[in-house]
Amino acid sequence: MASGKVYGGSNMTILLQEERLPSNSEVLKSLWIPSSSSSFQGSKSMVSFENGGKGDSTDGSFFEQLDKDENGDDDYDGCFHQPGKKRRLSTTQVQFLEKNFELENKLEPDRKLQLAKELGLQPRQVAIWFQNRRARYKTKQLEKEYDSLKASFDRLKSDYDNLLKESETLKNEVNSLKEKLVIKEKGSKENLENAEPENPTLKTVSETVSNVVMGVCKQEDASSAKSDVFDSDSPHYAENYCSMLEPADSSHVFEPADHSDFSQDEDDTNNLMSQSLFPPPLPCFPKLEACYYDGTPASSCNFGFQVEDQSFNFWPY
DNA sequence: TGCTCGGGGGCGATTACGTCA
DNA sequence: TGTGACGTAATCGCCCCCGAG
Repeated sequence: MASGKVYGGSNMTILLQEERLPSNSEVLKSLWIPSSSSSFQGSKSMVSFENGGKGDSTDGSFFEQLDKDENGDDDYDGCFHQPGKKRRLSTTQVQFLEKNFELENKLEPDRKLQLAKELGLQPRQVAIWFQNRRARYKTKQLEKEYDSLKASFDRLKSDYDNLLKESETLKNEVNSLKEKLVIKEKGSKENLENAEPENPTLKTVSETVSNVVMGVCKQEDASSAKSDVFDSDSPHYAENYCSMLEPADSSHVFEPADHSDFSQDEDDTNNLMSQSLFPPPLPCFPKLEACYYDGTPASSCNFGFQVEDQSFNFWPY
């Protein structure tokens, strides 16, 4: 029990006080027993020792005379007139303890005894001072750590906010570019619908377009598909897709007049193929798209084409 | 060799007192 | 002169370590 450790100090306190006290009145005062306690424990007895120690210079501690000088005779006497009052350590004592604490914040038993002797204090008082000092040091360290962490947090939050703003700006930029691209591709698509492929390259492209259209057709209204998309004379169209449509509806598509229109637009169509159906690679855009528009899976528009054919898939949504 | 017990010390929480504005 | 805030000495309870038996 911790208080048991104090009993020894208290008993010794009484003995030491009895040794030094020259008068009956001082003996009575130093033997004061705290009324609030039923036993010799606590700071009251310790204080009595401390007061006695300061007045006694028999052990030759050089702090004793200093303490007496610092506190003054009035204070010194007052301590005996007010037994049980807790006394603060003198500035000199605290400075000495601080220096020792800087050297080593843990107290070896021998060192404790030596410090106690030099300061005219009880070893337990020295131990308690070191204990409290360690607690204060820890608190200070925690405060420093807290301040440091808070500063770090503030810096990171500031960086995060800046990145958020930058991200928003880039998002808007991507949206703007995307809208432009959609408009451009829409125009290209309309041109493609009016074009009639006559060379093998165009026919191949036309087949590809038909395949794309087929995929789209599965999801769209059949009538809109007939009127808007299924105007190609591709053999694959005739063989594979005519059965899906009503025969009468496709007859008007192959009128001679329309054919002439195709020939007229041939150059435009070739141009369209080179510009729109096979656009130059966009190294950044798909990446950004994957980052910011993940609502649509990257493969959602993949109709099973070769990689180069997937350039059609920029505007399916 | 493992176990128990008691002493000693550290630590966190708390109390009590001194000091100061 | 009273009072609240703050610093600090000291206490209490708990835990861990270590040596003796």
